[in-house]
Amino acid sequence: MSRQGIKVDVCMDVMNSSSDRRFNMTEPNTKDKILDSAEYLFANKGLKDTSVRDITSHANVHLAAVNYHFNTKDGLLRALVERRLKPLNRKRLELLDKYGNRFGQGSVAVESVLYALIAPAIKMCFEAPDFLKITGQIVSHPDEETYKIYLSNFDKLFNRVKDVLLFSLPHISEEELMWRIHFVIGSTIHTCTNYSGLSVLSRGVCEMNDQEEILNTLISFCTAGLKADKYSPANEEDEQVEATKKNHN
Amino acid sequence: MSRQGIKVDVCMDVMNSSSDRRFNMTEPNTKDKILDSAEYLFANKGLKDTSVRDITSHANVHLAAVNYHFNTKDGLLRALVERRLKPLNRKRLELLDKYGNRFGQGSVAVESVLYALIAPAIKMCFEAPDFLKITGQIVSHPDEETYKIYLSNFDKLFNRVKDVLLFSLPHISEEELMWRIHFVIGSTIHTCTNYSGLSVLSRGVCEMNDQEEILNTLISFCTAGLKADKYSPANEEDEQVEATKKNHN
DNA sequence: ACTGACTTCAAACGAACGTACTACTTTTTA
DNA sequence: TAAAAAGTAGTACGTTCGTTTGAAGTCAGT
Repeated sequence: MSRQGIKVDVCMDVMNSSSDRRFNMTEPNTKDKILDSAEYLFANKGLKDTSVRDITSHANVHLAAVNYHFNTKDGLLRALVERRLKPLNRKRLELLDKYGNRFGQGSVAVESVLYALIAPAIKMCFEAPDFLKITGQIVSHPDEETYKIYLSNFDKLFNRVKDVLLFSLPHISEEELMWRIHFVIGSTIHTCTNYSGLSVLSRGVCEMNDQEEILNTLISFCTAGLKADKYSPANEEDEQVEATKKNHN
Repeated sequence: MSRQGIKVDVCMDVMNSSSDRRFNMTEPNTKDKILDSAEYLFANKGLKDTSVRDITSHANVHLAAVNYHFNTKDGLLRALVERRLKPLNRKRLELLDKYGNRFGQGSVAVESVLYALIAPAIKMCFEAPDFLKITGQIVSHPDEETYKIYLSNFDKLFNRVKDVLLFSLPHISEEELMWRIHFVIGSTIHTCTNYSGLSVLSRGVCEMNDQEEILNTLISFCTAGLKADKYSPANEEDEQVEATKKNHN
């Protein structure tokens, strides 16, 4: 039963799921089986609602294996996150470097920057949706230590995006721009993690099944938002009334 | 089981916090003390990381009081959410009714619709920030039952917003529009629940301290996004994006 | 002052949890 | 091939969890 395989320390590729195991005669090792099961269960049952016993029995490994390979349950989560987040953000930076101007020789199209930021995430929606659900949980969880895993992996990317966009959108202040990038991130995370909620609200009209279409929709939305002129009414109530009066256009 | 019929069934006002207890000589009752403490701890420690014992000792009430008043810990969460979410979404619908056209006599300014949707949420950021942190946890948590609390309170609002905007933005298809509303919600939730993350990423430049300013920034971003022309890279003159897509492997 | 509904209290239950420890087996190394 | 390292198995410890139970306390209406 427990066949030993040759130990492969290389990070599993995104596509290395059970479905194509037939092309690879070697059984995945215990560590990867734990990571896969944990990713699935963390995403679909919740970080705290998944016990180490849930994971090991789903992975068909021994209970003690988690502590042997990852020391603690938290260590498992950290390993699990970094396995996906590092390549994801590396890819984003790679795309940014390809089209972003390091040396100030002309600005970059906002669409290109957003493509670099969003496309790898949307792609992951289809290839590792479970991981993004976990990301959603981490981002909205108040636990400092868990959140730092995310922040430390995101800080560099955020600042690169900001710097490139500052150049492309010179009429927007740095503070304003960072808020807008924050909105972009919010839209992206929400899209990647809560599309099932939208499916319910839209009565099945909006489904996450056309990667390119959703990507284009999101990019066009965010591009316009980033480029927008600042809306600043003198008085909100008046503005509402005024806006309502201008109905027939 | 134990019926506790009487009691003050009226929802607490947003401002009924411990800070103004000196104006009200009567000590808050056990039920409200539990709700207040639970809101604080759920938000800042996490739903699953907060035990019933944490709550009751923080509230200075007896352990068994939670089960007496709310039956279960889940019942407490449900009561806690509805206490805030019902008034919030009622306010949003109220604003929509004020500016939205029920009878199809002309379209409504997109800004007005977004104001109705976003302003009450941003306001709550300042008046009950803890509750919004809990909302963030619920929305990203895979537990069906918990999520339904949120969805059932949101469904009506979502469809009202959609119907009004469909009229104001006739060039956008219903499906496309619902996706865009989804993005708006994502930006709003992320803004209301993860501003501390932005504070870190921006090195303290972006702080949640000017309610009106943030509201305007978010509305202008989302308005432009909703109105945007659809971005389709095929007939776009910008070859950067097209090139980016092709290099993606 | 008595009643009866409502609320609080003290103590405990059983289940589930993360982790630790030791013994055993397999693989790698020299 | 024998020692060392790496990995697996079995088991149990100590804690903490949500919930229950039954008695005691509170207080308005009669």
